[in-house]
Amino acid sequence: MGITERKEREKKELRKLILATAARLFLEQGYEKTSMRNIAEAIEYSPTTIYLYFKDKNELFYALSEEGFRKFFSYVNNISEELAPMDQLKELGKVYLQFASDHPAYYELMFILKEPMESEQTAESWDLGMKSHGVLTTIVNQCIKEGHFKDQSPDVVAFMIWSFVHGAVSFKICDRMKMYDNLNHDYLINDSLKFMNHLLEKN
Amino acid sequence: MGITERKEREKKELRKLILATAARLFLEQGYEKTSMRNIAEAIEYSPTTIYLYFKDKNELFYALSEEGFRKFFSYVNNISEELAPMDQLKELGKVYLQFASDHPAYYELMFILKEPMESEQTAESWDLGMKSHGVLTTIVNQCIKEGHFKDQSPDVVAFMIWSFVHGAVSFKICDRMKMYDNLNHDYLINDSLKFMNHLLEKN
DNA sequence: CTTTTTTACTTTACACTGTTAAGTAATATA
DNA sequence: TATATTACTTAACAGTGTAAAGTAAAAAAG
Repeated sequence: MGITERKEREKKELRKLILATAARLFLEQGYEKTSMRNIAEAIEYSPTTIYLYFKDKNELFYALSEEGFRKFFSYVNNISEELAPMDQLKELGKVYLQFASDHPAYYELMFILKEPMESEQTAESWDLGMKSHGVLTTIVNQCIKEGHFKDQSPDVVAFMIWSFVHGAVSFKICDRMKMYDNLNHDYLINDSLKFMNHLLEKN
Repeated sequence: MGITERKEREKKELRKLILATAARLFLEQGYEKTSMRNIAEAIEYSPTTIYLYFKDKNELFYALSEEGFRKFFSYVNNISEELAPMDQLKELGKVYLQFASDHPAYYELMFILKEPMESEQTAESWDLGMKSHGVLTTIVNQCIKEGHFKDQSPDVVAFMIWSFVHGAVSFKICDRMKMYDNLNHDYLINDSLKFMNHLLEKN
């Protein structure tokens, strides 16, 4: 039965088209300012068609967030385990900034936007988020085993590092770096990561 | 002319009432989910009356953000200059977390929400923001003069510290700390600040 | 005092939003 | 050929921010 298969393929493609278009519009104008009608117009379908593929606007958000977490995990998860723990940690910081720089819209959906978060995340997002964070805590634990971060709880160390990179990235994404008008923002972020690495290395 | 004075007083009071009610509702339900009609209903005036006092919803946002920056500066600006620079820095971190904990809604308006930021901030907000940040850079510079943070640019050091506290606070406000389910979130934040202080002290 | 103007507010209205329910045309099944 | 399903659209509802027009009371002007 090739016809039903083709139809299913077409349905999947429309779903993907909706998702891709939503992602693009969310990136360009933000979540709140993108309306279902905007998305519908862009894909040349009626607004309510989207509701045949996604329960509501929130579910679009969650689907995209999940896609983001998948991408994120693929960034975080291919750090070579052959590196020394501290080098892995450095690499993780670099990769985190890289992800945020490559996919600011996804980053915003995943870690900043608060609006549609009233209901809980999808199971898969949660799982991927936990696994990504697991990579950080594993590396931190290895660093501790090697004598770093003496007398510190791994959770505290991990949270501190994560807070820093998240804060730096958030400032940029939320457009709150105008204070550093004359400075190149990307250099500032990279140099602050270097400084952080420098602090961590000596401990 | 006592009557015109009373009227002016009453106008100012209504303005304040609008602002206070908006602040309360933004805190309770968030900026986007609070409608002008909600605010109007709460103060028992017609929705359009608000527009006689504020140009639009954005201006309400900016007025509140400005109020936030005033509060914020009062937190940041009464750090004793008699303390050693590194102790001032510690105090600043503490005070930053305290502000975010005392006024999460203001914090969100000031540093996280992106939505109504298309037009520029008010001059006063900007000025207070710069002055607050000036406090940080001044302290960092003093630390450097005392031999800390060798070979580091004060901007980079300041940005790194600010990124960290902002990141920690953002996670909490944006409700992204579910990963640390079993841990007390406030302790985690405080301990991570202690760890940061520990790292900075040794440098 | 009476008439005009100003003040402070309300009512109405418009174009938008997310979303549900009902309708429709093409296709697949009986 | 008749019925049922699929995939979509149209119409509609209650909500949004906000501009324009209307109104009743107070103030100013004559």
